[in-house]
Amino acid sequence: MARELPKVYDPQQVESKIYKMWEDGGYFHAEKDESKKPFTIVMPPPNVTGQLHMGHAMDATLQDTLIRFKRMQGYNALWVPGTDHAGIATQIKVEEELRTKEGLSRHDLGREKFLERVWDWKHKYGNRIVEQQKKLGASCDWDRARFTMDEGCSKAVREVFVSLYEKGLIYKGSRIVNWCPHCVTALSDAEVEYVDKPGNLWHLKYPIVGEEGRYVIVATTRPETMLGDSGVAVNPNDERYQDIIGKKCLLPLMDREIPIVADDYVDLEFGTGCVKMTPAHDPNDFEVGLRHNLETIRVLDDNGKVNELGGKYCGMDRYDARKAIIADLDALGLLEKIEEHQHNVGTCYRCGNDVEPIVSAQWFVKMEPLAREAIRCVKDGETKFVPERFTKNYMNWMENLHDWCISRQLWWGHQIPVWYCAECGHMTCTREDPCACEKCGSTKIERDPDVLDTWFSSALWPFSTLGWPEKNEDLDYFYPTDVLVTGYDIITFWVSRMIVSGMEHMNKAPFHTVLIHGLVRDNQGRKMSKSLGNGIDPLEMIEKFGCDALRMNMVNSNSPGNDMRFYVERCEAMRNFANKLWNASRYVMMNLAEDATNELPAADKLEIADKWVLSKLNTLIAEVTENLEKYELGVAVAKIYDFIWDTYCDWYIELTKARLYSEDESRKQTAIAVLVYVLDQVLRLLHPFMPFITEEIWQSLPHQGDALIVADWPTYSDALAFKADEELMESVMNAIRAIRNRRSEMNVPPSKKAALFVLTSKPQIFTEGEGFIQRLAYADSLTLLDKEPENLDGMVCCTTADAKLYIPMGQLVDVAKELERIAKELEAQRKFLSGLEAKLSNENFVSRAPEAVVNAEREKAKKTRDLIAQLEESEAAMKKL
RNA sequence: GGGAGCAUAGCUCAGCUGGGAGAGCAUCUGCCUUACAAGCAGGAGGUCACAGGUUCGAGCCCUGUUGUUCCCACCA
Repeated sequence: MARELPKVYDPQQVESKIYKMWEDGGYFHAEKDESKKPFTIVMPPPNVTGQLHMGHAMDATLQDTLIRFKRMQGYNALWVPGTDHAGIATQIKVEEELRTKEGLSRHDLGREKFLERVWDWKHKYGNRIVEQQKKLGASCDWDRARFTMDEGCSKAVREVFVSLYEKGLIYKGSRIVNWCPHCVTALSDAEVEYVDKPGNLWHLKYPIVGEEGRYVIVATTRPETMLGDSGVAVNPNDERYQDIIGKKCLLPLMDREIPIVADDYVDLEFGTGCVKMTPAHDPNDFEVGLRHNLETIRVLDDNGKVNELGGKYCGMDRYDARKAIIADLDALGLLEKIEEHQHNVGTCYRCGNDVEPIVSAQWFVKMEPLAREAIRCVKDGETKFVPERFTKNYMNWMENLHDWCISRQLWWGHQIPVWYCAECGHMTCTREDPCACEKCGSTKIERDPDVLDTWFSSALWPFSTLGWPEKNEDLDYFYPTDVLVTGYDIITFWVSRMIVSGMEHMNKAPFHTVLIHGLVRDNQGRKMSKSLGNGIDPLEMIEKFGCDALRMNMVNSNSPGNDMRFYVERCEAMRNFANKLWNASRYVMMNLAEDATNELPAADKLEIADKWVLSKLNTLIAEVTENLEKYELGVAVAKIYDFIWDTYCDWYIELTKARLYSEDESRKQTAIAVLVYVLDQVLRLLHPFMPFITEEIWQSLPHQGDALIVADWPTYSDALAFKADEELMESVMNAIRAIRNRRSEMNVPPSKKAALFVLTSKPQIFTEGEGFIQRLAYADSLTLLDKEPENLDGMVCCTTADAKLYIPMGQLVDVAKELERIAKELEAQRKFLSGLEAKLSNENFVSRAPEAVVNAEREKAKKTRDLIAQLEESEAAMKKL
């Protein structure tokens, strides 16, 4: 009995139903099972209060595709999801809401109350991104969902901090850090983005003490820092300044005498060769200052305003101070000149404001000893990047690491587990909160108010999510994980630090493969961003075209590591593909018997078209599997797409129609059985990419097992490789194409049928294929000839390498035109043949090229010679008319 | 200043270990052929940036050039 499906595929109706079916079936959940090999992916945790964007869609699609593939292959596939507390990002959002709705700052509330608000916010919005990921079809084990600030993860953070502190790898120190005056916190090097901005180079004159009328001229891009100058440096080899080394100059506006020192750091060539030294506000100056005992005078406060050490400029914002200082210097005649100067300005990656280098007491992780193993494990190939070129990126970063500034002057995050003793000054750093100073026993201890960099906890993600530091079976079984999928933009932030932590705390790299993808850009190649308003909402695309279409768009025509532009039209094309598949399935189901199975019929029942499609499918299975193993998802899916649309729909389905509409029940059943079998197999191949539609169709087909999501991945079978039949079928197809081509050129509509006469060296394929040849070549009869027809008048002749096909077209035939066409074709074929022959008569080619290649060329040459012979015969016959 | 990517049809991009250049969209010509007009059949459109080299053979490997994008780097 025929089963009916709607004519157009409606993803809305299918997706939520199917997703629920999977969740209820528990297919996403993985438990330790020694009988299976684990395959684990940990999801890069999105910001807990974030909104789904195209980057997530890309990320999730790739991961889900891999997980589904492996699950079907029989692995115990585990995809661990979770969310990140995203320190600055989240705190800023809550502060903003607090300010706009209640006119309060976080300080008005106080730490405890404010944190309650953030938790409220987290509970309110934390689930949003999870729900959105479900819409992408993500087959995560939601039972294992983690949050970087949940109890377990916090415990991991504490353990890591304390153990690194005990090893001396975490220390507190006063150093120049990147400071964001807007976010009012220190940042790590990785959190600073350098932007090329036009600026000025101000040349300032500092009078030399005791040398009336003589000045040193220093150049600076940040004149306001001069308030904190404590010296001027020149190169020791600079002949111009030998006589003033050791002398002092008078710092204008501040009336402070500062020494002139000699230091190699100064470049003879640049500017005037004199550099003002501001140890509190420049990392280089800080170093020079240490060498020459220069005073460190910090003149900017945490908000970027001049502090009380800045004299009359106290209280002014850094940029206002800059203007005022320039004006004042100018008035004093101490402004030599202003040059325009392009330079790299560090900006905060969160808020975009200029970062201020400021000396400050912060916590650091000593990276050099930790980096060693992380470098080695990538160098030795224990962890591989795909594509490989990102290895260089990683190495470059790892080999030039500065210590990692991990303290943030925020409230939202893991508070640093260090207590200061008011009595003896000792720092207590322990796994359990202490009641007293571990050194002097005083109870007057106070906890460090700062929190840790968000990435400190993300760095532990691959094992903290599996229960570490507790010992447990899951950790042993699922760690190390297998593949990490992420964008190239966070290799430094995240990937490198996970590898470092994995090596340090687990003694094993957290994953063997890092699959890197690019950014999703808009259709003009620009980054999608809120400020540009050019972002495209993945949810909107899902609503419009279906999740499967969006996923296909992400994977198709894209190669690892490269950016892609997002085209709505492409989503539409993928939606069309879904509909194509849907309708092909409809066709199959309409012809399905009630008791149909998805078993292959007996081999002796298979006809040429069946063997052809099965053989093609067999090849497809082998190739797609290999591509997926090599993470070539785009290549894999393109092959499946072509197979479904071209091989299966445009050819195979059409080939079966003659049989399906015939009375021969046995041939009919064979065709249907093959149709079902191939569809079933190809649905499996496509499922990781388009999970919803494939599951929906599969459920309506005869099947074993409960769901496609856990069905077996197809495997290549020698028994289904029909090389010879494939070739025969190609012969027929060539004949059909030739006829279609000729008819089209002559503008004959399909409805106008004509007789077909065939003269061929392979008559068996035309008898075997008679049914479908007539159908596909618009013939109303097919007659095999044993010799050239007597009368060629009004005949069109289509020529292939092994057949000549005659179609009586009467008036439509123009002999002169036919001759011209044949001549043209002959010329092209002869040219092609002479190229082949030249190659084959080249001794070097024959002896050096692989045998298979030479044979293939010989075969081609033979076919071409055959074709030329056929064409010449036709030409001669035509000329007689 | 280092490092990397990209340059292929009008547009956006694939092209796996070198063996007669591909897709989607757009375009042109026919078709409502009982799965699908979100479709079918057919066509047009390419010195694979440029110059060398290796090879029997190069879009693919090597060198250089040009254009372009990105990452890293404390030149005031």
